[in-house]
Amino acid sequence: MTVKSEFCDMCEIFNPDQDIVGMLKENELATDVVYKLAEIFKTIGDPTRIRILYALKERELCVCDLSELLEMSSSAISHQLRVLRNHKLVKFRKEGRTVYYSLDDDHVMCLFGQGLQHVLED
Amino acid sequence: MTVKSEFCDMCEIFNPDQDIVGMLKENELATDVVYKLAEIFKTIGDPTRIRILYALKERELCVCDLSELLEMSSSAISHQLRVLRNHKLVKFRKEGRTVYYSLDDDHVMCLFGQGLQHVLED
DNA sequence: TGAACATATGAATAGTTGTTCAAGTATAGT
DNA sequence: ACTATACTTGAACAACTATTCATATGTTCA
Repeated sequence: MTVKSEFCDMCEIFNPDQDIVGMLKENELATDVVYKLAEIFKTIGDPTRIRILYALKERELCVCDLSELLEMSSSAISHQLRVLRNHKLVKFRKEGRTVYYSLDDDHVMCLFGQGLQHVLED
Repeated sequence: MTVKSEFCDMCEIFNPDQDIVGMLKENELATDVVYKLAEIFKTIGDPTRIRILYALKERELCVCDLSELLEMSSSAISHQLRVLRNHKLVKFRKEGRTVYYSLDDDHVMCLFGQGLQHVLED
C-alpha cells in the first residue's frame, strides 16, 4: 500500500484501481481450493498420465497392458498409477497377481473434452 | 511381445489382452495432441497462474494490480504472465506505461468449473 | 534532460518431477 | 519348495520450474 498525502484523500477514495484490488481480494478463491485445483490440473498435465487415462476411457486395464501399450517399463507405469491413485483419478481391483485399473472420476473425461476443444481450435 | 509355441496359436489368436492392446494402439491419441493437452493442463496447474486467471475472470488488470492482489513481486507476476501469454491463455494491451492483461480463451473458465466440481465433491 | 514509474528479461538458485535401476512382496503353476 | 510372473517401492539422477535479484526498456511528468 502506497502512502498518500492528506491532500490526496479524495484521490485515494475514488482511485478505481484501489477499489478493484480491494474487491478482488474479497472474491479470491480460498487458498486450499486454489491448491487443490492446481494439483488436479498438474496431475493431468503429463503426457504419460494423459495416455494412461485415455487408455482407460473404455475399459479397465492391468499394469502390463498399459506397459505394453505405452511401451514403457511397468515400474514407470506403476509410479504414475500411484500418482493418479493418490489424486483419486483411478481406482484398482486385484485379481490373483494382476491388478486392474480403471477411471475413478467422471469429470476427468469432461476435462479432456474441454482441453481438446482448446487444443484442436487453430 | 512374448514368444508362444506353435501349439498355442489358438491361445494367441483368442487372447483377449493381446486384442485389447492392439485395438488400443490404433485408438491412441496422436502424439502432438497428447503433448498439447499436457501443456495446457500443466500451465493451468500452478497456484499462482490459477489466481491470476481467476482474477482476470471479470475484468482486465495491469501487472501492478495483480502484484498487489497476489502480494508478489511484479517480476514474478510478469514471468508468469509470459507463460500464460505463450500458451494463448491471456492477451494484453498497452496504455502508456501500464500493460493490461485479460483472458484470451473461453474454455479456460469452463475447465475451471469442471475442476472445481471435482475439488468440491467430497 | 532527469527522476520516477511500470513492466520485461536473463541468470541464478532452490525445489519439484519423471524415469530408471535394484530390490521387495505376493500370487500362480510345477 | 522353487521358479516365473505381476506389480510395488525407495533411492538416485537428470531435467524442469518458480521465484528472486539485478538490470534493462520504455513511458510520464516536472
